Amino acid sequence: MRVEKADLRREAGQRTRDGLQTAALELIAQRGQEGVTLREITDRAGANVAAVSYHFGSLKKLCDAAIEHALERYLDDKIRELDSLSPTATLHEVAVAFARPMMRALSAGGQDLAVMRTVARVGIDPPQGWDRLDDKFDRSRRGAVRVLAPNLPGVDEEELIFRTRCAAGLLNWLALAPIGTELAALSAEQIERQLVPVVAGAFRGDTPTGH
Amino acid sequence: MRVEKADLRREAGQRTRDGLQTAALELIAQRGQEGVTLREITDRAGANVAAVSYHFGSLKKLCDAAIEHALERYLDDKIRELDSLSPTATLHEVAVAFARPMMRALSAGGQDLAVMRTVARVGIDPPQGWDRLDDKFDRSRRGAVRVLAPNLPGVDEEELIFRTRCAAGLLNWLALAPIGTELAALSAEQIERQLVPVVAGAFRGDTPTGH
DNA sequence: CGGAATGTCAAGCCACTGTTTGAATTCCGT
DNA sequence: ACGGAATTCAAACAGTGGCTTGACATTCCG
Repeated sequence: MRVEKADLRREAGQRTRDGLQTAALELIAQRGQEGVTLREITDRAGANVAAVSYHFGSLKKLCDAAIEHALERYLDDKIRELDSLSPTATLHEVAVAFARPMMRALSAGGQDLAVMRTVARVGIDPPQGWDRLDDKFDRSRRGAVRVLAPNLPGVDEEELIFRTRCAAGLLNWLALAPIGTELAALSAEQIERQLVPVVAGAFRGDTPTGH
Repeated sequence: MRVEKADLRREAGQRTRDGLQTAALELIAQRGQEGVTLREITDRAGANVAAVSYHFGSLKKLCDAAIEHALERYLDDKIRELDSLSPTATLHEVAVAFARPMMRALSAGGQDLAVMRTVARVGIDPPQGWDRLDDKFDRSRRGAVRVLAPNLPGVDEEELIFRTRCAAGLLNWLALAPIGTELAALSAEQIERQLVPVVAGAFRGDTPTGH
């Protein structure tokens, strides 16, 4: 199929819009939403300061757009990963699927990693009114419980969700803290060999062998 | 023992110095070092803006002082907790000792929690030149390896340290993310019952039963 | 008492923030 | 080619940031 019309004005507008959004994403990933400056974004995107007001209305709305985009990419990725698992998957397989988006981002770096870092920051300072993604959050959580429950028959759902959130928190920590950067320097196989047992162990838990 | 002299000027100076430092600590814990303003600190401490320059030289140096103080309190606490363990302690006992400073802070709230949140933020954005605490970092890490190794004979030291850092990262995440606040609403026993198995599981790891 | 040391305070300085404005530019439709 | 919509731009705006200044207050010491 061909494009109907080559309206160069609108194309250019879309390009600066995208440029601003990715520049904002990268800076949010680096320094958090509060540590980001209008002129830093526009400099990086090669745009004028007024472009932000023109295209997004305000700096805050630009950041919201960038964050929501990142969050949605992350959730879609995670849901796809979990849904691809058979209900009889082993705990190790579940942990691999659970950690894969983050491991991929660590290996890939660049924009994928920026998405993960942004998601992790949002996990610390959750903004208000993200109703639009509530459904995907639910699906992600239910997807994890679905494949986790058969492996951990003795653990009730509430605690399953707690462990899921702990594991997600650990992965988010890796996205932000220096240990994640150190990990990223290794090969994908080494990352998986070190990280997956920890995630799987957190899922399984370790209760003292009852007397 | 008695104070030599009651130099009221220096006492008052020390009081504002402390007030500024704890105000800075609480605000850093809430919003991070970058999200903190001079006037917010001085308002909270009931001091004048010039007091910061006078007593600390600059806002940055005040924050550094507050952070270093928090970090030292945290490390001392953790080292004491780990050193109190026998070399034959079970993995569960190790996990309890490892997580106890954070669990205590979550239950206590207030300044103890502010210390933990600040430490967690420092874990994400580590400042430069903290040579003075390097020794305590080392002691903390060696203390963990000492009690972990007998429980996990098949795991080499490098991976032991990795798992220790993962567990610490998970605890730091709890200090910052909403899940920590939810956890803090529970009783100390409930917190321990949910959290310790996850930490212990992360220590133990979960490798696929391999042939 | 008088000078020095110590601390507090209100005011102001300058850099930088997000946002707005009005003109200039580019490009489509006619 | 012309009108007009879409987009870009330099300049300016008000607000706030950290920091300094110079005057004032209090206390110590000779």
